[in-house]
Amino acid sequence: MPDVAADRRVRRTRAAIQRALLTLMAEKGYEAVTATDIIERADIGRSTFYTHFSDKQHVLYDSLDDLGDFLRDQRPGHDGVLGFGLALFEHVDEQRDLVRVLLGRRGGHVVQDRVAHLLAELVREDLAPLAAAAPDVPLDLVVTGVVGTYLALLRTWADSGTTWTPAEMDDAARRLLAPGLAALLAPVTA
Amino acid sequence: MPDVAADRRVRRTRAAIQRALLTLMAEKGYEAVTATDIIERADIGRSTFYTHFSDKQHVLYDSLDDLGDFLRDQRPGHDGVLGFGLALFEHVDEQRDLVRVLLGRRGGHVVQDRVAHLLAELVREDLAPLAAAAPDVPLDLVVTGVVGTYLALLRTWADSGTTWTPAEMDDAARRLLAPGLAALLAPVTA
DNA sequence: CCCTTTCCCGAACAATCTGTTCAGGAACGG
DNA sequence: CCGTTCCTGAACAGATTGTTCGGGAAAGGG
Repeated sequence: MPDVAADRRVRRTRAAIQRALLTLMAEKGYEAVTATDIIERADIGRSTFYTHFSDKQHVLYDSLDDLGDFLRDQRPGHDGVLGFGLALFEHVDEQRDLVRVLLGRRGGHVVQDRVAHLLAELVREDLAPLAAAAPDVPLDLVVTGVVGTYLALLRTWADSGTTWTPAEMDDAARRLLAPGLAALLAPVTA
Repeated sequence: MPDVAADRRVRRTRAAIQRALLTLMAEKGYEAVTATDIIERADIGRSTFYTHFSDKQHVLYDSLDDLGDFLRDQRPGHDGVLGFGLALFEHVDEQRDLVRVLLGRRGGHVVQDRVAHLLAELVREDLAPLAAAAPDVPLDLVVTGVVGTYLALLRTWADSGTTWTPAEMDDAARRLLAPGLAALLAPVTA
């Protein structure tokens, strides 16, 4: 397990591997990509690959962690509930080539799970302030449902041609979820 | 490609194969099951397997089609929007051992996609009558979002211990989605 | 009950992929 | 400049996939 930070060769190698995987995923989808593919595309020795990553999956994990950090930094505080939505769709729209490959049907379930976790944290933070006086339905279930909605919308968006704008996607999500959330999380206030 | 209907041997073989896959999925999850595993578990010849199914995936497809037919038959007309929900959760609860394996995290994305299609049809039929006067947001997006919610709830339900009852699950889904749907699909009526 | 059709068997095989090992050469950083 | 660390690449054992083929066995119609 080479030292990541210090050596330039290490950085170079790891970057090449991750770049190779993402490129190949865009061409064949996650499942179809093989470790040998990555090795050839990255143009490195076979043993080199396995000293850095135990698995094809772990290459993906590292990439997703990077993506998660990026998403987390860019998050702005929008208005009201589900304020993160528009920013999310806009970001996905910008990072089209990458994120769409990850989220689309060709991305593989590993990605889905990872992204679902990421989103769940965002949603939970978003809903927590309002959830104080709402023991009616478990917050966990609400978060799960909301994340499911967003993820489903993101996936179809990623897979289909870009007919809809980020704003339209966010609008659809809001209109579908906001009323129910309002009723659930502030039953007395209204 | 053997004749399915006529010959008893064919029925026997196919049944054994499908049973083997589902059993193995319950033990290892879909991804981890190999064609060789199925062959050994079903106790059939290797060539026999490949004359019936080209793939591990296609074994699953057939099983899911059967499940889909079953679900479709059992569907009752409940009250109002999302009336299928309770029946869905109840069915999943009954067929626990099978459906939970299919829908859970160990099920594999192939299952998810297939089930998503199944649910999409149900939801679309459910929403169609109300969608006449609602050009505001594309029905496709609404259906996608709703299916995403239900699927997400089903998945966490399947993966976690059975703390919640089918009624509670359905209640959560309804409360989250129904208000938004009402506003979306009948903007004038209300 | 018989006989033709149809299916099953299972070993053998080529092809692909995985993950590991190791000795020698190359690049790195201090 | 020099010791440390990394990369190489071939070679390998093991697993998996999907195909082929010559019997042998079961099925079901007549």
